[in-house]
Amino acid sequence: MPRAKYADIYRDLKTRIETGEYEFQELLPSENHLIQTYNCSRNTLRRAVSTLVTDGYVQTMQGKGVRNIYRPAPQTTFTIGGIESFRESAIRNHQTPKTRVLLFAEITADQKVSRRTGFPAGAELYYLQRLHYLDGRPLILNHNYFLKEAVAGLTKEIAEYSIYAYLEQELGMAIVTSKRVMTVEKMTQIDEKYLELGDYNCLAVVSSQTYNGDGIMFEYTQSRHRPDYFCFQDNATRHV
Amino acid sequence: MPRAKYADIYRDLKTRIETGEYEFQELLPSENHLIQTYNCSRNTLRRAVSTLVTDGYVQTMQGKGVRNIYRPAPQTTFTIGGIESFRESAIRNHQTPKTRVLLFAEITADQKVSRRTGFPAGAELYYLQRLHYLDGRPLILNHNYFLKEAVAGLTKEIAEYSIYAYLEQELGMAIVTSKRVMTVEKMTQIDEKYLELGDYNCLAVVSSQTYNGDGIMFEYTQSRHRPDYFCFQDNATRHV
DNA sequence: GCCGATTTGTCCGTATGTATC
DNA sequence: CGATACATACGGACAAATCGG
Repeated sequence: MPRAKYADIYRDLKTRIETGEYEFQELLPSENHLIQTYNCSRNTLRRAVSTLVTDGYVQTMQGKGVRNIYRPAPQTTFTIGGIESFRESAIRNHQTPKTRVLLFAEITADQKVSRRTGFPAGAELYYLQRLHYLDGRPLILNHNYFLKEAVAGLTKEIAEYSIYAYLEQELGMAIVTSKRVMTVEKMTQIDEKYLELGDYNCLAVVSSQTYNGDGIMFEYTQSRHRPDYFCFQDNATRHV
Repeated sequence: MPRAKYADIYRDLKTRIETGEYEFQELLPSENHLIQTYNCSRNTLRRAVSTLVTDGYVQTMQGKGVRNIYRPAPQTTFTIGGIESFRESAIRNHQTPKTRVLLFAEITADQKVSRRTGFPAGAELYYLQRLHYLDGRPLILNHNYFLKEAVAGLTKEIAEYSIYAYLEQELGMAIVTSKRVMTVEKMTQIDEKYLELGDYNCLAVVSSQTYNGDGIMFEYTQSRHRPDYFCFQDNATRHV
């Protein structure tokens, strides 16, 4: 399946912006101009541009034009808005990932687990504890809960490499939406044991519920991040 | 100016979902059905639905339908993805906001300020320190930098109520995009003095650059949150 | 396994409104 | 006022995925 046209245009404009073809605050060519460059319809171009808007690359102004508001990230950011596996984040930042599986268990969700994860009570789950290293430093302690029927065949070996790669490439699963909540929590004994927290006594916690292409929630994960390496990017637009 | 049609449809569907008209995991009526109910074109309806997708309310599935994946938030969340003033957040959660202005100064950005905030060196700025209370508890310590030429007439009195309300309602400014970075930082002396941190030794920090309708960055703010009341929601979609 | 009906995804062309200059 | 630019809305065509007979 060839990639969609609007996605091609989006990618092309995005790389042009990232490589500095347009100055910060400069106006992009007008819609009509871009329609001719890409030989596409107005709707198709507008879809590409509107994706750039939600990604925080440009800002449209009625009657004026489209302004470039992209600035390169000042520091290497570990996580950005978007669903990205640990491996993918690491590679994007040119760092070496490693994952150690501390626990690989099969459990049945009781009331307590159900309340915490959002899985129905009685659901058959894999429960994993994984420690993620970046360039040799332990940075993230993950508590993963996977719906067993949705991720059949998961093994400890897969969990040591990349679960997402397995789900997408082997099982052909489409991963679509993830609802996340960020909080700051006091460290626990297990945090203290595995993460090198120094004199921090708390850490950044990202709890996420992830849905597959069938709209089924198949994963609940609590990621406990060492605070000095935690950086989470986000882009918000105001719609009243 | 009457509200756009797609926005009306979006709101109607959203409240129907929120009020439980559709079960969690239930399919919504098909596009064709909804087109007839709302008496609109296919594009208009699809725009409304796609907004629901990015907001994490529903999930579309080609060939199958549109699935409701909305669940009411388990706890009162202080901040969600989207630009919201402190007052607005408080009112949404049925809590009483109060703001105390600790500092109101006019400064010129030097190199150091420029690097931190993203304003050009030499820019004329307002610099404010504000303490936000919720139901009497001090929760957030804000360091605000506003571009003076964009927020003319700002006073301490306005800053004690709501700066955003002033900008939007008095100055007619449109607030559009905000780029945010979330980190966890060690507490400083001023944090310790004003926020009741208990035995936490660090806090959640949200740094944001906000752009107005002209695509001009007019605000840089660093919000330092007391960790036990900090909760940040986010919704992510995977697009390869 | 095939076929047709249903449902969402992509793309196009056009008309009209609104804001800016 | 007219020209330019983005915003909204409509309708139609075809593709791709799913499901039931």
